[in-house]
Amino acid sequence: MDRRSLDAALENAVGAARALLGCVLVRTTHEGVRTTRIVETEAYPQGDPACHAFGGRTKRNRTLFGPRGRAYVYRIHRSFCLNVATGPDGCGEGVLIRAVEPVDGIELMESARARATVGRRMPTGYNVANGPGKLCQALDIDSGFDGVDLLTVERNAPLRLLPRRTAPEMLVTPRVGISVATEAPLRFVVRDSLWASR
DNA sequence: ACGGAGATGGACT
DNA sequence: GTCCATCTCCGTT
Repeated sequence: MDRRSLDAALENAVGAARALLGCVLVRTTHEGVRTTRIVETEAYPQGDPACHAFGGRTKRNRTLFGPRGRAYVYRIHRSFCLNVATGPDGCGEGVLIRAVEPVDGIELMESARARATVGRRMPTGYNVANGPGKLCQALDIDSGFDGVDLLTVERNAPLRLLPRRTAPEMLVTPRVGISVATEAPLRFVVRDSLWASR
């Protein structure tokens, strides 16, 4: 997969959720580079009552209606969640990134998580980024990233999405943590990954 | 100006 | 399994 076919894969949310498994998410700061591989996603397609865009355009969900490939970041309780906007401009859909596997810079992820969880148990090992809020902690992603173009060609961009080399085997299940459309098989997990949520 | 709800995570029984 | 921390946005007054 090249950059162009990754962009094309974001044409619709369900295809994008499948195509994003195995793709690479890179976070660059002054501390260094954190490289991860996406192992769990959820699709929130247009017209889905569980999608944030379902009720129409608002200030919070506006990036879902923007061009595909932008980060849609929102807050839930104490956590942030990272989504990739998909579909044609104005469409209002996206893919939630639910878990990533560390490839490089895991020590930076662990210290970021320790920083974000002061007074609580030190998160380690497979728990470092196995949830949507955890991955945002591990990669220091907050609402400041809402709207940024993840497909940028800038090599030093703070947050970048890169195409995968090969398609991993995947598992399909219902989505987690929602109260409507709970049965729809729209969660995608890299089969046998130890880094996915449970 | 107000109240409720939330695509979560961690601690605890 | 249950509880709840903590905050932004949104729909309603």
